[in-house]
Amino acid sequence: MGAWRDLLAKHAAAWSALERELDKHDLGPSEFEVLDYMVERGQDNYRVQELADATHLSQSALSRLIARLERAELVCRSMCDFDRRGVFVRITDQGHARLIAARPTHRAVLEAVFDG
Amino acid sequence: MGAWRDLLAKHAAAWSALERELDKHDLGPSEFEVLDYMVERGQDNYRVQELADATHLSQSALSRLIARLERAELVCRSMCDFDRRGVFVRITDQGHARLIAARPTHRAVLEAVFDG
DNA sequence: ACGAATTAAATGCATATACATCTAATGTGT
DNA sequence: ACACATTAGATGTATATGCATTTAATTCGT
Repeated sequence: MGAWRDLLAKHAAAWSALERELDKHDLGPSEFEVLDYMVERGQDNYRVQELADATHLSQSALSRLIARLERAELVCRSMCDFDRRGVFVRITDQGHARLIAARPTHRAVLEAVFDG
Repeated sequence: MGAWRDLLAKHAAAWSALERELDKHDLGPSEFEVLDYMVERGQDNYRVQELADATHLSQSALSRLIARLERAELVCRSMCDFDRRGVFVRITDQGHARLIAARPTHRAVLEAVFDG
């Protein structure tokens, strides 16, 4: 139970610090998570629901998050060839570069929160 | 770093389960936290900023959260006698009863998430 | 093969939250 | 004592998110 309080405190501290610091890269924590997931897995394409699962966000939240990333040209959407209801989400070179640039910040924030 | 992922996963699971289950008591997780804090500390009155700190929420979020709780008659606000900028927040009997009723649910959710 | 059920993603809508600002009250320096 | 800075809390506004619904496409049962 104290564990839950501790988890809440650490989560709040880390999340808000990530918001503050990642803003320098024009990213929010959720946007970072999506891009990071894509780079880490290294696939060409991702389905929206897969990204929603990876980020613990709802399908609708991901739909809009991807729209934001697309507007910023960090990802692009294309039709899924084997199921035309779906879309493929692909990270762009800009998106990849943005993520790589932001990773040290992300890592530093987490180290600061968890060590300190 | 896997620790951070794990924390995010546990937080998301617990928080959404709390939203779902506490809804049966007409409470959100944040409302529960505020009431729980007040009952646990056992003081008569609380200042808004103190509650904001306790819940990792902003002052403005707390102002509105308290307004919701007041509308539901779970707390009441009164003037702070020694600093007329401030307000005193006090839990009502209804608020106390509501919290006590919700506590087993809260505890059960956390046990389910952290044991399972 | 066709209609019903299901599924993927987008969108309308409601809401919780943060930031900036506002108002009122308190504190401070000279 | 008076002007200025600071502080407490409320509120305008913007936004991210979730739920419910919508639309389009697929799957399934007969």
